[in-house]
Amino acid sequence: MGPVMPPSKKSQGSGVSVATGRNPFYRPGSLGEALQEAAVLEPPLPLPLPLTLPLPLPAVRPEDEELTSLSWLHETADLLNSFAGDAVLRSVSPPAQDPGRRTPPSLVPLGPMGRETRCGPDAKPPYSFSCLIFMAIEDAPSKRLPVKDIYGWILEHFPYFASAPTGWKNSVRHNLSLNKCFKKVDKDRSQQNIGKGSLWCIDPEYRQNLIQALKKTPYHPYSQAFTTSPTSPQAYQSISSPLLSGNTFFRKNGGVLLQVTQGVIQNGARMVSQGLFPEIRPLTINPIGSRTATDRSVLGSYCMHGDSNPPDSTTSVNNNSKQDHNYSTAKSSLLHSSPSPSPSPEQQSHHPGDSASSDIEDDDRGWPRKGVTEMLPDAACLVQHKKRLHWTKAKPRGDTLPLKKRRTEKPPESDDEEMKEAAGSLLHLAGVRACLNNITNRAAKGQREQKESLKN
DNA sequence: CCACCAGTAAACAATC
DNA sequence: TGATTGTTTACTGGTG
Repeated sequence: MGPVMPPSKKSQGSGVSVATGRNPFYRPGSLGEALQEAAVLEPPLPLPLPLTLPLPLPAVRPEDEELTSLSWLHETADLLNSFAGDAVLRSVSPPAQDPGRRTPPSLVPLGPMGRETRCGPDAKPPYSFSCLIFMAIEDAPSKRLPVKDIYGWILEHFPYFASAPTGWKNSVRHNLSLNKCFKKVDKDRSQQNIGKGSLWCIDPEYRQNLIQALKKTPYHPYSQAFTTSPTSPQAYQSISSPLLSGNTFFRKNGGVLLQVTQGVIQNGARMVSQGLFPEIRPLTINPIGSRTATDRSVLGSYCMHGDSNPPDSTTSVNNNSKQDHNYSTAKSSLLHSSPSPSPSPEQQSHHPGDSASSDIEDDDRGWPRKGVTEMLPDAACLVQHKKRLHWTKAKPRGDTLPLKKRRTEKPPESDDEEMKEAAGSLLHLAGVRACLNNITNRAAKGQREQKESLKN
């Protein structure tokens, strides 16, 4: 039980989520909003499409192809740009310091005439910290990173954080500690020289969750949801790669964080729906911030089992960790002058690495449902929200990332719990089957429709 | 209004 | 010794 802090200090937290659609690009009256409205209100685009595109159709890539360049995505970006008209993309990546290393650009939309709009490179990213960490780790060849390199990756891809208020590193660490999806692994002997701390990796068991979370993010190229059924085999082909191949994720797409406007998205989506450019995966065209069922694409629930096989080496992303610590110097000095009570036995026995492998209950969407104890908020929150005692009846959201279990809250697992877990697994399997049936039916329907249209 | 989530701040211990 | 890392608590505002 930590000391109660003065409310004045605590009130500084904004609580504004970077992942819930409050991206500055979508401020009222912004270009983004206009595009968004246009994308929503505009009726489906009739032909003709600009068929005079000077772009060769990209060949369908084998799923296991190891992409060493960003060509496919730049092609896609170019293509989207050619339809967008009102928005362009550009790379804002800093020049690669290591010539041998791929530069993972982040693409941000510019306004008309190439002028930067509210969504510049320094805009707050739409990704939650969990997603950012996930992307950072996934972008590492070894699939494991020390915190320092996670900072570096985030800084490299989101210059926003270079000038952001201090504290984001704290949030990163907070996330690593709290989120079950992230697992701390000890360094082996060859890695002892990479600095302090452990390496962090994605718990394969929860990788799905992170992918789902990422897919929910409006800007992400894989946040596509099939608002319309794919009607061609190509469409299915397109969704199977690269993410759904379950292999290295950001390695395949070059770590690109594609940020496009809704208008661009819709144009791209049209192309896909026309079956002309199956390589383009549409983003969801739902309004930013709205979470619909389609956002949680069922595809991810069963197609992606991307257990990475981390080699033993680790990457080193350039960074200056000194430039931005979570506390200011003044605060830090105060911090260290405070008395330090002896840790409780609970704290001493805590080992975060062992918490992720047990007591998972999958809900019908493939998400590990938090156990009752895991859903427990902080004790103070408990006091504040006494009505949360009803949370066992609360509808499990299932689309959030699981928190690590607090050791103090872990109850002895009873037979009932095991039964519940088994039941949950069965339900999950049933859900997967239902999803599979759904997809299969859609595919069959699409093929039927195609045949019929050919007949006509 | 409620339950929940994600972000933020902070305290503090351990480690380098 | 100071900086960094890791854990935990407490709180906030936003969302559905």
